[in-house]
Amino acid sequence: MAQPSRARPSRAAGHAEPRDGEEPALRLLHGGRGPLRLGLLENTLGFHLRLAQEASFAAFARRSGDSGLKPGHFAALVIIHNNPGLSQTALGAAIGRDKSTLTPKLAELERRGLLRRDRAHADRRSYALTLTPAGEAALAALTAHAAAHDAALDRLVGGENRAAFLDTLRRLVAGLDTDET
Amino acid sequence: MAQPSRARPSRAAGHAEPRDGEEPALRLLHGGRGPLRLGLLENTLGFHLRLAQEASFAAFARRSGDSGLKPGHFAALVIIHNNPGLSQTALGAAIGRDKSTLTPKLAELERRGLLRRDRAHADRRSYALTLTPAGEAALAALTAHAAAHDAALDRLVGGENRAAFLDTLRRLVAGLDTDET
DNA sequence: TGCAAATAGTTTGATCTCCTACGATCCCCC
DNA sequence: GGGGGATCGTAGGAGATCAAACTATTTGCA
Repeated sequence: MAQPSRARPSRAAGHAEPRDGEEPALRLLHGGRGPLRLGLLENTLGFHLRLAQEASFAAFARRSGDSGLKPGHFAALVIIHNNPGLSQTALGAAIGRDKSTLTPKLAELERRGLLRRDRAHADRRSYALTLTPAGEAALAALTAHAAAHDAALDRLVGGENRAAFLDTLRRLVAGLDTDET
Repeated sequence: MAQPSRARPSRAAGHAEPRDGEEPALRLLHGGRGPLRLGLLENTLGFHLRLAQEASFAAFARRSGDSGLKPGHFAALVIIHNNPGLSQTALGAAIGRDKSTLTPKLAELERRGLLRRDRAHADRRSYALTLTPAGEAALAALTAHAAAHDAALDRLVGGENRAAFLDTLRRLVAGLDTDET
């Protein structure tokens, strides 16, 4: 997947003289150098949600990168482990990826011997996905990275806020998924 | 910037009653909307953070889609508006996108007459970015969509939790940026 | 002053993702 | 039984993103 290599918001442009006054000082961005003015984005949930997710993703990628498996693979392995025999379409729905996106990924995991794709007896159009022992082992390795990663997130979120934060994320997913206003 | 039309976030948000050991019922995980067991992911911050961000992105894209400009364009316009004269590299750092990603996007915005790229007098390698009147107008239109979008997010988050939620996101961005552990 | 290193922006290549189209298969209902 | 329509997995096209390589320019240091 995407790779880290940070380049976080921060840094200034050589010039950037604010012009017509808007928000007060509203700069931000930690660490030194000249901060940019984020304007409206400064207080926008969506923008910060995106930055946080990308930072989390990059951090996990750094952590699990050496295992040769990426964040997306981890989610797939977990779901297959917990729902042996499921179809590719069901897996895609669970992890939020189109079935056509999974085709090459699953083919590669199969090639590497981490999972099996058996034609489902009940429905010969679909495959029944299951992890091989090697797949279970890979999952275990990734699980250790995932645990460390989430522990890092927990530290940043703060133990007492964790439940509320997670609940808020769930509400966003549930609320934005269907409706639209 | 952001991604393209990445429309469907796809449900997910399982629930899967904990239920003890195993014996996964795995009945009709396939065709049926039967919820899958998310296992470890069920309680993982990173996974839900990703789902929430994708849902938010998709919702904003739906909202502003008709304007012909995408979420990423909005962020770029806001930053340029608030920091006229900044360089492409500085813009990329602010919105979390590589400079090479911005090249075609900015070229298109320029072609559409929304911004100007003037060679910087002080450093002729870089461009000084500024919005044209048309760019300001486009920004105003997108701002309305953004406001509605964030209002929707606010409703889901809950007014009393908003500040804490935003603060948590900021801590994640700041903490994961440099942190390695 | 002069040249090496650093930096801005572009180009190219590799991923990842979605959507649409398509063949194979299943399912409902006449 | 037999079809029409829905669904599964795959293939191909389009867009977004990053990293590395490359050019032009600036800066640092001897």
